[in-house]
Amino acid sequence: MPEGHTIHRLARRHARLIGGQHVSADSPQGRFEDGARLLDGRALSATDAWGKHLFHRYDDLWLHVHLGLYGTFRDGTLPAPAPRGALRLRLVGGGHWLELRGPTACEVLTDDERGRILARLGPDPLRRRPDVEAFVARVLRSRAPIATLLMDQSVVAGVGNVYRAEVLFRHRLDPFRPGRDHDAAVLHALWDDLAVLLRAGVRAGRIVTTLLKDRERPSGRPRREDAHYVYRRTDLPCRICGTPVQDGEIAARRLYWCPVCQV
DNA sequence: GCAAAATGTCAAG
DNA sequence: TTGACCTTTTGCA
Repeated sequence: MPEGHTIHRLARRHARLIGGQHVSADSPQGRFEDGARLLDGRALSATDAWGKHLFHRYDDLWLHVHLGLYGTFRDGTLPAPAPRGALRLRLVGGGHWLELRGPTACEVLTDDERGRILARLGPDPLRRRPDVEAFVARVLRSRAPIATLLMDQSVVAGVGNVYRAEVLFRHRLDPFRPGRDHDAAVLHALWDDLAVLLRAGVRAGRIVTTLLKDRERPSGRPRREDAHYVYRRTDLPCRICGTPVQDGEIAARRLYWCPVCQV
């Protein structure tokens, strides 16, 4: 379930579980054998996340992981389970094991190579002092639909399909309106809300964007299907106006919105 | 048993 | 804009 919140959560978790420890690394699946050999025996000195990119620091090397659409990490306390399925990377240290399966990227990088990845990324609302003005300026310069811009990792890093749909709904914004047709104040509010939602996601370990009063069951933990306003709610009534939620395709990704609230 | 879907990205045309 | 790729889970035969 990898949008930015997942990656930042993993960075913190990995630091807690194996930070400062010498690790043993292997690649039962074989597709990361060389990389695992490079890391094996080194100590994890730091972890870091920028958008959907996760980094582990081992001496002068970086492990770079991008989960893509299907990648997952699991972890636990020793003993580690027997390898099953396509296990790209296993790390063991500090009494814990980590398993990585299905990532788009799993590679060992130098400082320079890592720098080149970061240079492609826009500000990340989850980082300490993100360049909000850079985000606003990029959007105001672009004719592309706001929905497209929010998924562009060079505009804002860490937002994926769920946060995109939900934040646009929360601000009642038409997904198809060009970036440059927005007020700067609206874009600042959008950014602030993304920061709030992503932080909540890091804390909870899942994405919940609905206000209590807008859930079917206003009290208690939200049920899975109450967590969103529009994402994957095609044809269900909009929580605000009751109009069926609409979906469509934009840049090969599904987009969900309320045609009445978002104008 | 197989197809489809899933919170993503890149490169080719 | 399309297809390829990474892997697991779910749903339907």
